[in-house]
This record gives sequence, structure tokens and C-alpha cells, in this order.
Amino acid sequence: MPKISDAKRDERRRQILDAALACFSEAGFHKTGMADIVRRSGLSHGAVYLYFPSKDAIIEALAVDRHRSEAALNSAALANADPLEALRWLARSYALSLIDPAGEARRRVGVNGWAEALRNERVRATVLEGAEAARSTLGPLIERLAPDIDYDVVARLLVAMFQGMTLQAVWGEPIDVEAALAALDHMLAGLARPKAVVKAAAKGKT
Amino acid sequence: MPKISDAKRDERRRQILDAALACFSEAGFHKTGMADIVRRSGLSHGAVYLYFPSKDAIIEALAVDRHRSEAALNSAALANADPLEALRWLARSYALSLIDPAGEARRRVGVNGWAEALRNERVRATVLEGAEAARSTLGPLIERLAPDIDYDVVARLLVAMFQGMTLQAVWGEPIDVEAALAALDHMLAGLARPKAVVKAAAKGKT
Amino acid sequence: MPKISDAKRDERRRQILDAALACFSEAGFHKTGMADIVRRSGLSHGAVYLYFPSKDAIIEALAVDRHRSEAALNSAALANADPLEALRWLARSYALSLIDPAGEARRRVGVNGWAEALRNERVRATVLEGAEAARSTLGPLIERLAPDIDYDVVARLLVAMFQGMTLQAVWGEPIDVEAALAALDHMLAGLARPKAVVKAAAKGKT
Amino acid sequence: MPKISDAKRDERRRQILDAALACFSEAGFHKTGMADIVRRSGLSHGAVYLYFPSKDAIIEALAVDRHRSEAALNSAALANADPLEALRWLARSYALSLIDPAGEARRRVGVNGWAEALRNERVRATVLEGAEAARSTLGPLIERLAPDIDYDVVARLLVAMFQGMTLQAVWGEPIDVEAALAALDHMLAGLARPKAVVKAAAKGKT
DNA sequence: TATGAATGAGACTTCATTCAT
DNA sequence: AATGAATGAAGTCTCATTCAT
Repeated sequence: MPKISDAKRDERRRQILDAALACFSEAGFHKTGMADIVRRSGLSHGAVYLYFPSKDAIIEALAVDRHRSEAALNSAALANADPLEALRWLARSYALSLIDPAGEARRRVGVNGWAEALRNERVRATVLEGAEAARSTLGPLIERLAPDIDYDVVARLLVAMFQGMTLQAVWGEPIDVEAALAALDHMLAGLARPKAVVKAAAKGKT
Repeated sequence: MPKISDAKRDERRRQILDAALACFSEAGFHKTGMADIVRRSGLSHGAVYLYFPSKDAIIEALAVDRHRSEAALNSAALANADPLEALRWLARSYALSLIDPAGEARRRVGVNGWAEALRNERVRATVLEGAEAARSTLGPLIERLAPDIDYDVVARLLVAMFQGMTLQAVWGEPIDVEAALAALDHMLAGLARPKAVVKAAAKGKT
Repeated sequence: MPKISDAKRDERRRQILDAALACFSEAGFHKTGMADIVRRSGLSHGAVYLYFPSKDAIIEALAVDRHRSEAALNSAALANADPLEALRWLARSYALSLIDPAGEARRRVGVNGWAEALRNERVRATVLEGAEAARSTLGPLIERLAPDIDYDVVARLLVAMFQGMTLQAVWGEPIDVEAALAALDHMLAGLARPKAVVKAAAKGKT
Repeated sequence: MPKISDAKRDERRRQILDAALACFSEAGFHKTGMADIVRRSGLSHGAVYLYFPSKDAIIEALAVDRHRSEAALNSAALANADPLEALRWLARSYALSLIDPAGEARRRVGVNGWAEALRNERVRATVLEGAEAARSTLGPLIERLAPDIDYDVVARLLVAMFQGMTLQAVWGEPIDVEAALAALDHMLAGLARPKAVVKAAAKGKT
């Protein structure tokens, strides 16, 4: 029975996705040709199309991949009982992932995906799911840390912060992880004891 | 030869950039053809190439445009003597710009530019200049607000936050400006009085 | 090696030809892929190539099939002693076959074959054989009906007529079999008593 | 003003259609590549697409072309006051067109179009229009020639006859125009005086 | 016998840019 | 200054056929 085994099939898929990731990281989705992916994957043109029906499908599969690995991070954070510690652990994990050289291509392709989300509904859905997953991890932690605060908004801000840091990372800006985590810690402290400076802000309403 | 006046010339440039902005906003840089821009601008192919030497040049000009208008915002913030108030004003200005319907296309194209910065050196330089400008506005304000803190890192975090919010805005996520500003205010408060909760963070080193 | 029985072999061939007929009828020879035939036949790629060496071979086999069934019709006509009746029987049989819903796919594929005959020598040979067979059935009948007439030319005209009607049928034009047969009968009557109106025509020579 | 003149434009279109006709005649629609047409037309790839949006559009334009020239034939026939003479003139014109060497490519492509009509709605519409036009020319002539006859059915039969003759012509069967016209004349005579032999046919009903 | 994954040439079409007018 | 027809390399994807299993 020449029907390929599931393992082999997955290996082929990975081969293609790896090649695509490398190409997309270097040249972006649109300046990468299928021929580039084919060449890099070591497969043939036809073989690639046996595993993915189109170039867009490859892009989408990479988006799914990425947000799958983020989901793993999120759920790992919940292991910690102390909300502040959990947040710190999560922040550190994310921050470290920003400077992991092995993840460079992933980050770059991720940023390309953020732009792609503007015109590819499927990519957009995946990206939004990823953000939503992060929020629903952060939200309860924040709520426990600072019950008086609109935790969802804070979660959005924290997610935004890491998205922005990702941008800066891929652009080659220097990332000082420890300093950034320390500063973030100060900010979280501000949330935990919001009584003082904050009052003024409460007046402005939209 | 009826040499064109500077005013006329600028008007033509604007015509082209406006058309390009609209096209790029809808379809991205790479799915927009010069023909689309030509059509929308009401000019001819030849005319467009008279004002911009290439499609990339248009993309780059839009990047410059964008970061020129941000610069204006930044310098306006310095008018306020109180650093906290200046930060608040700046934050509010940025935040409001996120939900201004008239700026939708600009934001979308901006995000495309962030991806483009990964492979177009000129776009990258412009984007980084913009971020640097924002940091050099925020930095001194933060320093005055919280002298003990690494103001540059905080500035990076704040810039990242607004970059991330921009992403969320263009993806259609709901932005609650007032709530976000309030939460941000809490965080800034944490920076201003960093003594307490924060100590723990100092221990983790990478 | 469990050599397959002839019956099994024929069944497989039929399976493939039936699938091909259905596909070709819907999409034509060139827009039908081997994959379509394979899927519809329920066999595998390899299996199909075990029975037919190429797609063209399938097309050719269908052409042969078609003209084999026409041959049966022709020989049946000779059973009738009266030439006019034999012609009428033949005409009716052909005409009825034009509107038989079960033969729709066959007719459509047949028309595709007529175009294919222009570039596939084997298909052309089969098609021409079919026409020749029809002529050699009609010829003697016409000769007996109208000895003064160039029976071969008339046979060609009659064959042409049914070919044209086949075209009209596959295009979905309405076919009124009885009215057509009646009109044809009038025309045959003209052949049987050619003395009168016709003389003028005899003058033009090529 | 580099806007091309209408004459130039038409000449280019013709250039392309001529090239396409030659290619399609030799290899059929599907075995002819755009590259073949491009090469033969002497234009560039892009230029061809400036005049026709797709290969199908070229096929459709050729179909329209064909049935435009047939329409001219039809209307010319009406110049003759005598219906029998008009029919004869028309028949002769059609018949001669079958053996005109200059029209070989047109005929071959026409036959390809008949098959194409099975799956291309636009081609089908054009082909049916052509047939309808022929019928509406023949119909009134037949009616005047033989008022008792269902002229539309006869028109369909005559059209079918010429369609079939076209097939035979492109397949390389010998066409004896004069003999065919003479035989046709006999048949028309049968229509004009349908009293005698015909009665039997009236009995069969569907 | 039978399977179906793999091949790779070739299909149609697009598009940034140029240049004769 | 301005036009828009023209270029042709490059893009994505298909498909008849083969062959290791």
C-alpha cells in the first residue's frame, strides 16, 4: 500500500512550512515565489501543491502554527497560583521569545502576517484568535491582581505592548529584556495600588 | 517648455499619494498595481512616473508623510510644562488618532509599512526614525516624572503599546480610549512611585 | 500472479469508459483531467493506466464504441425489403436516438469527437469509418428508390443532415422528430420523382 | 496624443485573431497555447492581453466573427425575388464556401467552436444565434415555396445539412458541390409538390 | 495486480516600467 | 509635460504520466 503514513505526511508538511517560513522571513509573502519555496523545500512543484492547495494556504497554515505555539505559552502560565508571579512568568517568557535567535524567522513572518490580516480574512481570524487567547489568559490574572481595574482593557494594553515589542525586535531595535521587565513590573505595581496619582484620569469620558 | 509651477507639482504629488494611500489601504502594497494608482489618481502612467521613479518610491514617500505628521504631534506635547500632563496629552492624542475614522487608511497603510520595513531599507529607516522621535519626546518626560527609572526602556514600552494598539485598531478590535487611558494612567503612577511592589522584579536576571 | 479474468478485465474497461464518458460529456476532453476519470471510475491512477495507455487511448476507445453501436443500427435497417420503408425506419431510428435522454452523454462526447477528429488521426479514422458505414447502408437503398440519382451524394447529404441534427440536439435546440421525419419524407419523394422542377439545376457545373 | 487610432486598433485585433485562427485551426483551442498565438501574431504577450482579456475571449471573438460573415450571406440571399432561386443561390453560396481553400481554417475553427459551445455559454449563444439567423432567412423562402409545409422544421433540416457538410469538408471527405446541389434540388422539389408519396409518413406520431 | 505520491514541463495571466508620439 | 500602448520576465497553478511500494 503506497498510501503514505501520517508521520511521513506531517514531515512533508513541515518541510514545506519550514521552507516557506525561511523564504517569507527573507522576502515577505509577496516577493517570495512558489518556486522559491519549492526549491528550498527540496520537493517538486507538484508535491507542494499536493500538501497545500495554494500559496495562501501555506501562509494561513503558518499563521495557525504560530498561534498554536502561543497558546501553549498561555496555558503554561496558569500553572502559577500567584497572579503577579504568573504575569511575571508570562511576561518573561514572551520577552525572552523576542530575542531568541531561533525565533527570528517566526517573528518576521508573524509581522508580515499582521499586515496580511488586513486583507486575508482567514489570517485575520487566526491573528485575532491569538490575541483573544492572550487576553483571556491575562484577564483573570489581572483581575485577581487588581480587582478594581477594567482587566480586559489592561489585557489589551499588555498584548499591545508585546505586539509592539515584537515589531521593534524584528526591526532590529535593541531589546533589553531585564530592563523592560523591570519597568513593566513598576507599571503592574501601579495597577495593584491604583489609589493615588490616578484620580485625575477618571474625569475624562468619551 | 511650460515648466510646471511648484504648487502644481505638489498638487500632482498629493494626487498620486492620495490615490496610492487609498489603494494600498484596500489591497496592500503588493496587490495594488500601478494601474490601480494611475486610475484612481486620474493621471496617466507616464505622469505618475514623472513624479515618482517607482512604486517603491511612492511607498517610501507615504512612509515619510506618515512620520512627518507624527513628529508634529510629538513637538506639540512639549508645550506642557508638567511631565505627567504632557504624557497624558500625548497619550490622549495618540489614542484619539487610533479611532479617527478619517485616519483609517493611514493606519492601515502604516501597518503595511511596518511589514515592508522588513525588506525595504528606506522604509525601515523612516519607521525607525519615527519610533526614535517618539522616544526622544517621551524619554525626557518620563525622566522628569520618575528619575530613578530607565526612561528609554519605558519610552520603548510606551511606543510599543501604541504600536500594538494601532494593530488592534486596524484589525477592527474595539478600542475604548478612555478606559485605556485610565489604565495607562495607573501604570504611569506605578512608575512615579516605584518603591514598593517592585523589588521582587530586580532579582530576575538574564 | 492472479491473472485477472477476461470478464473482470472487460468490466474494468467499461468502468473506466463510463466514467470518462460522463466526465467528457460534462467538461469536454481537455477540461477533463485524468484525475476526474480516476475519481469517477472508483479506480486508482495506476489501475486506469493498466487498461489504457493514455488519455487519448480512452478518447479513441469511446469513438470506437460509438461507431460500433451505429453499425448495429445500420445493419438492422437492411432487414426491410422495401427501400423507402427501410430508409424511413432508419431515419426514424436515428431521429429517435437524437432525443433519447439516455444517450445525451454519448451525443455530447460524439460532437467533441468530431472536433477531435481534426487533430487525432485515429479518432478521425473512426469517425470517417462510421460515416462511410452509414453511406454504404443508405446508398443501395437510395439507388433502389431513385435509380437515376447519384446515390452516394444523396447518402452524404442524408448523413450530413443527421450529423447536423445531432449538433442541434446537443446544443439544446428543440427537435420535433415527427415533423422532421415528415419533411424528410417529402424530400425523399422529390428524389423518387425527380423529373419536374429540377431541370434548372442540371446546368451548373463545377 | 499616443492614443492609438481606431484603424490601428482594429488592425491589431485582426492580427491577433488571424494568428489565433491559424493556430486553433492547426491544433484546436486547447492544444494551442497563448504563446503560440503571441508568436504568430508578432506581438508581445502583454499586447495580446491589451486587446483580449483572456484566451476564451479570443475564442468567443472568432465565433462572433464567423457568424457575422454568415449573416452577410443570409441577407444577400433575400435580394432574389423568386424563393426557389433564392434558396438555390443560398445553397450554392454555402456549398461553395465549403470548398473554398481560403476558408479552410475558418471551417476547422468553426467545428471546434461547435464542440466548445457545449461548455462555453457565450460560444453557445453565438452559435445558436447563427443557426437562428440562417433559419429565419430560409424559413420565409421555404414558406413561399411550399406553403403547406412546416417551414421551420425544413429550415432546421437544411441548416443541419450544411452543418453536416461542413463537418465532412473539414474531415477531408470529397465534396461534389454540383452533384450535391442537384440532389438538394430534387429534395426541394419534393417539398414544393408534396402531395404524392408522402402520405404514409403522416401516420407516425410521437 | 494495484496504489497514489511524485514529477516537472507548461498552462494562462499580470504588471512595473519604458518610450514613441 | 504628458500620454498610454507596448514589453516580457515572472507569477501561480495544473496535469498526464511514472514508479516505488
